[in-house]
Amino acid sequence: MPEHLTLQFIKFLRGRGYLITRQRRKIAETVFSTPGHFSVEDIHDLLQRKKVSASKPSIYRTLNVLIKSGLVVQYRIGRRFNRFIIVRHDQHYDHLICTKCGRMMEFKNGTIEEQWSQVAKDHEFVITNPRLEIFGFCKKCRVKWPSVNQPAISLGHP
Amino acid sequence: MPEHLTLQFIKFLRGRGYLITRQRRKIAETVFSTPGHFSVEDIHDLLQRKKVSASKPSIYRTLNVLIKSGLVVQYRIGRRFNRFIIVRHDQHYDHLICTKCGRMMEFKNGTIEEQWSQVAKDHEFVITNPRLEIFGFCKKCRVKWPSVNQPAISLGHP
DNA sequence: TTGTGTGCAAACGATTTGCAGTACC
DNA sequence: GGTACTGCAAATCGTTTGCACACAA
Repeated sequence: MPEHLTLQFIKFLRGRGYLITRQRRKIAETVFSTPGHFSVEDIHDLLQRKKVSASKPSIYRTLNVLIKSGLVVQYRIGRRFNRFIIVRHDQHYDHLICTKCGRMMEFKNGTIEEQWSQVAKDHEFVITNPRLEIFGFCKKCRVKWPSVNQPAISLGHP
Repeated sequence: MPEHLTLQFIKFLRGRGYLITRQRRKIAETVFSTPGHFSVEDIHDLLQRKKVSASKPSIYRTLNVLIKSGLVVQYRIGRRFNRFIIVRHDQHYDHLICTKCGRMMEFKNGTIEEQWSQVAKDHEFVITNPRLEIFGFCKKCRVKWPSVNQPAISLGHP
């Protein structure tokens, strides 16, 4: 399954005239074998643990290409909470994302999807990645943040 | 209306033991008389044009307090696209947000709201900022950016 | 008077870039 | 062989912080 996605990426590279380098292959393999979400730092650490060299700039550059390929999506939760996740083409899920601990929970809701498509159509708007993210505090983190009206984010986020 | 919000902010400051300084008042006045979304840079420029001194650190610090007060919400679209908007307490709207030009369009959809409340309830999740944001490309920008993949839809996005 | 807020300059940290060397095709 | 990619170091840029001074209460 991870190999499948790596191959899809290689195919994308080939199709767009990108070179298929050792680093790109290794970075993609690492990304696609990571469950859940990951950061640039995560990938860098995982590669080092595997004794594979790939510099941070290369990881950034490759992640950009991965995003262009549509296989990976980027999320920003607060200032220092930059995460990436793998897009699943077979069936996509929507997410509840905790802005405190970064936990993601999946769900699916057809009614919402129908509604948002209609709204976008009405406004001649192109939704780039049809995926719903609901930000807030998960079960574990809500205890510490009792005031529900507190906005999801603050300058100088925890 | 802007004065009304500034007063509400002053009241908040007083209630929480914050000092009511010239800068905080001026920054709040500027923020609340800005239609649509704005950046730290915008506020800084507007104040300079009015010959009012307020340093950037002060603007950042005051925006933090404004966010704490719940009168302003922060959005991040990409790395260098940090925007703030005023929360309207009377009636809230959802937004279509263009990730290219930053344009925001308002809409309202009761069905979606009912659905997401239910989803959150099912997962014991606290939505911090009940507001739906759909990211994508607006009418003007869709031509130039036909296939870029970005996180698209969020509820209470940071 | 007392302590919080301000402004400056410097620090910070994630991300980006210039450039010389490397490696893919 | 030629061009795109890598890695290093340095630059970037928005944001934060330390500190001396100013000012609201």
